[in-house]
Amino acid sequence: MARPKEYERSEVLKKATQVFWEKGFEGAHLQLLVEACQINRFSLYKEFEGKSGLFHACLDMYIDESRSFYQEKLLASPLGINNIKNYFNSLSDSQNKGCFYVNTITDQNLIKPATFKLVQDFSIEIEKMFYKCLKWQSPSIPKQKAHDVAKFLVAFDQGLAVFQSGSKSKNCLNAPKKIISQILDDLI
Amino acid sequence: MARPKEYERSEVLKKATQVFWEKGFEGAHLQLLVEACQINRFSLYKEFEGKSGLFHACLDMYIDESRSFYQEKLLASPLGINNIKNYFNSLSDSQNKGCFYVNTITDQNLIKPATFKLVQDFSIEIEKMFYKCLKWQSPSIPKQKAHDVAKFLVAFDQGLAVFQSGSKSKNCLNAPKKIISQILDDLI
DNA sequence: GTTTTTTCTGAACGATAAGTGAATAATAAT
DNA sequence: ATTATTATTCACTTATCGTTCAGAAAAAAC
Repeated sequence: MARPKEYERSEVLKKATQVFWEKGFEGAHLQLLVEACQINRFSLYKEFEGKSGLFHACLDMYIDESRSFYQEKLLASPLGINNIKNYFNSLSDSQNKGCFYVNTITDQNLIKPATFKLVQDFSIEIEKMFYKCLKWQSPSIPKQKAHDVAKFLVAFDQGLAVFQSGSKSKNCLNAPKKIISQILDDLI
Repeated sequence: MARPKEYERSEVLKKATQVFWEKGFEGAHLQLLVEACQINRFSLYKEFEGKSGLFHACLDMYIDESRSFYQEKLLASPLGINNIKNYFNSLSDSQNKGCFYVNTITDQNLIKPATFKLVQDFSIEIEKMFYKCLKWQSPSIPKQKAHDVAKFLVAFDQGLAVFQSGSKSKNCLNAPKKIISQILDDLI
């Protein structure tokens, strides 16, 4: 009964995410977004309720996809430290662009609190996955110790994203990946 | 012979840095900067040649101060791993605001290449300080290994800044600090 | 083909962005 | 006190920001 949409929501989100990822929240001007998404301003507003809403939707989708990746690596059977090693080894540094969810942490003062909460909660999810692997590997490990190591790994994981993004060289992740692998062997 | 300035350059830089630190390059609107610095727009332009110039000057000063801190901790005599432990232990998480130079990495697409180069070069400086400590501690360590560990530590260091900034809790650095200390004991 | 419903188009909105210029004010040298 | 020099004031420009609206266009229902 009505005119069909000429855009696909998930496609728009994908393309908008690239812009936000590259430019940050403030740097992603509406003009850029409209051009990149091949959607007109008005439709963008109807669909996402403005720039903040679009950003929130992009981050939400990105985190969903990212969560799947973390789960695939870290929650694979059997659990254990090997999963953690596999996760870090699977990180690619072909493009030095970092990670959208990590970048968003530095944008926290520019976005809606509810949007920032997405990344805070996601960080905690990742921490719990690390914890599971550690606790499975050595059930006798004190809980406190496992929590501390899990937090350490989250910090390191976020560091990799920034380090990659700031590095001049391709393959910049090789060195830290090698070291964390060795550390994990010795840690427990 | 001329009217004296009513502002002090270093004071303006200090205050502007706070705004850039909090809001990022695009988020730090000129109006905010003018108000925070208690300097008028025109003088700001004469002194710093616009927003980009001001940002560059802020980052330059921040890195200078930051370098002093790193040097004080990491290049203290005698060198060695204890210096690295001391450095990480000296990090405070009283305010969850991260690190200006690390934040700037995620702003790389918004700023002048020459400005971004400041942070890239600084990262390498820090890496070299870590390397010195490692090589001093165990001269027999293969160079490649020491370089890899140094890169690992830089990534972790940058990760701490982001992790702190994204964390909900005060004292969020305690856990990763404890673990890195233990790791450094076992590493070499 | 007419009606109904929704999307798309293009221009416009007010607000504010970064950057500038002409007049004024304040100091030091003479 | 006069002059030369530089800083400050503040309104202004030009451009662009995010946002919105009225009208044209496109499909489905009848």
